[in-house]
Amino acid sequence: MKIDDRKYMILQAIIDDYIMTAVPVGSRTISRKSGVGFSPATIRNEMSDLEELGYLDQPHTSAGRIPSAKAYRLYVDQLMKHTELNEEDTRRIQEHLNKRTAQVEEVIRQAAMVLSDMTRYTAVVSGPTAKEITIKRLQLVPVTDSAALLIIVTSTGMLKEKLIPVPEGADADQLYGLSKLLTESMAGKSLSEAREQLGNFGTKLGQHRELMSSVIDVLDNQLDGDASTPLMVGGRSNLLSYPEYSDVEKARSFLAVLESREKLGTLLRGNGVEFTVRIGPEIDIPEFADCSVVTASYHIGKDTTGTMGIIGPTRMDYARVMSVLNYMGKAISDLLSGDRE
Amino acid sequence: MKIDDRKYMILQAIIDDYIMTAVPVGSRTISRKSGVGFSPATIRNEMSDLEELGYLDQPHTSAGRIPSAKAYRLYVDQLMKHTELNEEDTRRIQEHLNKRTAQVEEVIRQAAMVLSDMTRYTAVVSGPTAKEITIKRLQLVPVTDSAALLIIVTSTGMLKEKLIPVPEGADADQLYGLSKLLTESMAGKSLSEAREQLGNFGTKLGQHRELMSSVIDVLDNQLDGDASTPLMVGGRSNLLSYPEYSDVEKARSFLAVLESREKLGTLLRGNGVEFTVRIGPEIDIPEFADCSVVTASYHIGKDTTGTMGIIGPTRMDYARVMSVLNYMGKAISDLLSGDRE
DNA sequence: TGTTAGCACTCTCACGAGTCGAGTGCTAAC
DNA sequence: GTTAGCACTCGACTCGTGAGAGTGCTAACA
Repeated sequence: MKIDDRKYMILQAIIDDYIMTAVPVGSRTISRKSGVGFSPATIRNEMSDLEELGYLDQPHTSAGRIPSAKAYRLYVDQLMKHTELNEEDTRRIQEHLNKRTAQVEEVIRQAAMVLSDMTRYTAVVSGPTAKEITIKRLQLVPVTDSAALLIIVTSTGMLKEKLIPVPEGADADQLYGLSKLLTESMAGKSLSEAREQLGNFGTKLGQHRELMSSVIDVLDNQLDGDASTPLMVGGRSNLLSYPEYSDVEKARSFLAVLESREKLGTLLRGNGVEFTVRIGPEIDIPEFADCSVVTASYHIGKDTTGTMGIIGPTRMDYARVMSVLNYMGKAISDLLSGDRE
Repeated sequence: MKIDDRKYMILQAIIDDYIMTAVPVGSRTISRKSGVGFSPATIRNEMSDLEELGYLDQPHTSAGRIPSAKAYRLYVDQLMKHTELNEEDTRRIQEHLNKRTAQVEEVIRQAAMVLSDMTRYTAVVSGPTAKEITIKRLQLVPVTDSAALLIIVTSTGMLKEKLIPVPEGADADQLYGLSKLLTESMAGKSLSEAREQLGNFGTKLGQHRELMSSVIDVLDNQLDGDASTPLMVGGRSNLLSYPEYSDVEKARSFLAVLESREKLGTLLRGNGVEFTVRIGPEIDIPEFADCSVVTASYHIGKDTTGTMGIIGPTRMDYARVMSVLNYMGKAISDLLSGDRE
């Protein structure tokens, strides 16, 4: 069976209506719509075809039809009209991001909040991670007699810091000297190169061996970037407004997934692609079987990227979500790049 | 009307039962309990009295009774048996906290997760804040040509750091020199004293005026400690398992409150008291009218404290919650103090 | 005087029957 | 190819009924 223009048109009308109402769409509803010049009976025939083709489902005989995951896929790929974000919304984003907080965590949190507020879905934003980080500077700042803060400044301007033990009695100037030494030998190296070099370096330094092993620990930890990347979620409660989640048990298990950093991580893993739309079963988390996830990336410099995701019901307003994400991606990129360059 | 021992006993039995089942308790149920030697009829008379005294409510004529907020208050203050945490649970806490992460944020997050897991309620944990912070050291670490990280090391070993702009071309050694200068003149001062002094100091330094005003900005920001304290929530989804939240709208507005840092802050504000129990209407957040909040403090050194809170239904298992919080308070105090001394 | 058995009463909850309405599929006519 | 007509289906809602749990009251008992 061929799928002709009229079928596309009807399918689009059904999806548009269902996105708005969440109520199965009947033939009369479509027929009444302006621009459709056919009677309910004709629509019914087409709908029957579309069902056979797998684009529509019927909850029960005497209800209307609802779009299948396959239909949403088609919708996102072909039918949907991409729009630009209107001026009011862009202003709103700028307003919320313009507080020069400079701290990545804070920006990420703000972004998650604004995204969820504007879409009325749930938003997840991850902090930036670099593919190829090289070290620019290592510095030790004394904190107590026996502990110092190790700060790693990277080529991308990103920072990692961690408290590590140092030999008692080391004073600020000594630590500064050591920092200079470390910086000189480490500058320009990637984290893993640095880690290796530090192994040799440490044995030479003798007395500082303990210190070095602490530094290595930190590097190891940072190499496993996932665990240390900030991850902010906004609008957890939003989804509960939709009839899809009128069942508390469903809502509960949905929220439980949001509490797992690990699962959120897989959700955001964007394969480096700029935009990703995953619909219902395409996400391999059973609790999200009737959710869709749209992700987008933002960039700082050449090779530092972060990901933002919007989680909503499969019948989400894809066009709006994508335009919001698109604009937000640029906004965050600008904001964070500006601070670091 | 006097409230005698038997009334206390019956009230306790009713509360204990209701905490377990969330179902209105009838006279027969109490009568059947071992240790109660009275017929349902006698119990009924006592229950009728307790209702008149305001300790029991009746959802409708032919249902059992449920404890009122007043009853829970009495329960917490007098009736409840305080218990020690059993060995298995203490081991579990130690296990989860023992990963020497050293980073406050991570410890706080872990604590929130363990607390919520162990109680099956929702947990909120705030980072430590000091009443009387004095500055021990200020240090600038170059990050890019025109930005540096300002690190404030305080008397309590706590750290605040923030990225600030610096004049272009300032190299690492210059910044280190400046750091030494700043540290010398600021050491031992409180944040607000430092802020004031910096005003004068800055005008003298001429060329560094801009830099100084950035430093002042940071201090101002840190003085308003609330905004910068980390705040972690665990087990958001837990409460949805309870019949109290079988209504989605209720669940939604509950979760919405959890998304507001501000409201969470007021929830935790413990007035410096070691333990706080607030029951239903005693919390002045309408969405929490049938919740209770139990908070406890942990301590680092003499004057640095943080707060942990458990949010559950009013019929929560207060005895368990308090014993878990009690132990966790000690555990966190030990963990964080150990790292910093 | 305190305790208990007995009993009528109340109210919720679960169940089933009946009705309504939205929507379908099919057929026949245009 | 399109449409009107019609019988049919199925969920949502309403109403009535009966069971069950629990109460309050009264009268009897120790």
